[in-house]
Amino acid sequence: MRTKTLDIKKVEKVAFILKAIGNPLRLSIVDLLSIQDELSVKDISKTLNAEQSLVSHNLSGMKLKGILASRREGKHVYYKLKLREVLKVIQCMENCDLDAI
Amino acid sequence: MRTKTLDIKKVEKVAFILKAIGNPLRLSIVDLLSIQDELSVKDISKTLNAEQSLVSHNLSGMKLKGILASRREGKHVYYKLKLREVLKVIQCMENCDLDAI
DNA sequence: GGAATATATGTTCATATATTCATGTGTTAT
DNA sequence: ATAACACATGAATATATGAACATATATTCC
Repeated sequence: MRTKTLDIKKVEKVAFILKAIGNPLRLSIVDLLSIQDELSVKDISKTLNAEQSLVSHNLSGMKLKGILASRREGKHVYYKLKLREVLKVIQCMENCDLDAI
Repeated sequence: MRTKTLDIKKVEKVAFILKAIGNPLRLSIVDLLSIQDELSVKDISKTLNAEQSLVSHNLSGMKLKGILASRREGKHVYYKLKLREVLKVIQCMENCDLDAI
């Protein structure tokens, strides 16, 4: 049990992050990037079977929010996790028994 | 580093939870309830300085989603965490240095 | 029963989000 | 230069969300 609440600033930031990855597609992307250090847009959209532009929109959104970083290499743009903390969230949730929901 | 992605079902569930608490007010509520086992609607709205109906809406929303549970005692309705896993998420995020964002 | 308190609910509004489509930009190879 | 590929972007649309307000319900006390 905890003893102290999060301060307002922290609440805002945490909520911001949770909201940013609280979507099946985006969570899948982050999940993929927790295993594969870097992936191209095409890698991701192929793996997740999702439209290129949709994936791209979500990737740039998460990049804008500081969650991902990207670099171009030739024709490809590779994305990777920037905010490593999201990894912890996923790891945590992974171990949870969510069947009750 | 992780070695295996979440299956689709799990992704859906985790995203569902993250979205459900990925809001400053709702996160604050969950945060409060991580310290105080049970709190009435009024306790919460007073503490967070938020409108009664807004708090109530969010509480019943989270209850509907299986995150909170409630019981009535006289005029009061007490809410508590039902899905203990969200506690882990908060604990995890609490320890993160989010200043980079 | 009526007042007072605590909570819930319905409605409305503004705004945010998700998705799709068409098109634009950057890069490589010919 | 142009074709082909990878990616980004903007517009349009449907839908969801957050907040506020008024009102309804439940409970207690008189």
